[in-house]
Amino acid sequence: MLDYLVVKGTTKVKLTRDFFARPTLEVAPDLLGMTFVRTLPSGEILRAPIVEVEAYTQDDPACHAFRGITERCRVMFGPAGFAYVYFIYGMYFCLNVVTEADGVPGAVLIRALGSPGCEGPGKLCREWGIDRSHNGVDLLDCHSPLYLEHGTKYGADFVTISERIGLNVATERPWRFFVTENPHVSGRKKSRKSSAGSVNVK
DNA sequence: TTTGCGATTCGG
DNA sequence: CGAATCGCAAAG
Repeated sequence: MLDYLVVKGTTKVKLTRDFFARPTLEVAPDLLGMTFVRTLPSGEILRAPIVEVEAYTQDDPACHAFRGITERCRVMFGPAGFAYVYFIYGMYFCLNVVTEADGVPGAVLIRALGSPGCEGPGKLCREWGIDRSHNGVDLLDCHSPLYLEHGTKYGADFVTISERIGLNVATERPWRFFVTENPHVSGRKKSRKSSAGSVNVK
């Protein structure tokens, strides 16, 4: 059950399993503004808001799960709210949040956090020590090394939509969402304003 | 078993 | 624009 409290155009959101077990394209923009919490092995705790994401779905040629379940993308087929971490280009890790109902693959790539050095999916994992060992961790368990905490959702007026970055297929899908004018957003900012309705769930 | 390439980043 | 760098998954 979603738990919303509307305050001045933004929305305070409590994160539950059901929040993530929705269509990926609804979850993706809703994640902007949610707080990402990283507990390091030393015990130090890092926190920052999510400011840029991309959606990947079952019928999407760019999605790792497009051709069915494999060892790598297995967690995408499991319950929502878990971390899908993969290794890419021989040197970077990327962090995703699993979405959709159990059995249906889908994920949201976390591309940037509102914190120095976390601008870009590879950089944020490097900066905050996220790697293969975090694949499959429960992001709703506050004792996990990776945790998603409540935050303040941005309204459509504060969200910009663009095509996804770095793909060679399905490049035309406008499935990248970021906080408009946020200095921590990665890559080029070529985009168009979001149209109200598709971003706000309520 | 082999091979081509990728949801990236950085430097020239 | 190309190099770095290696695991995944499709092809053989």
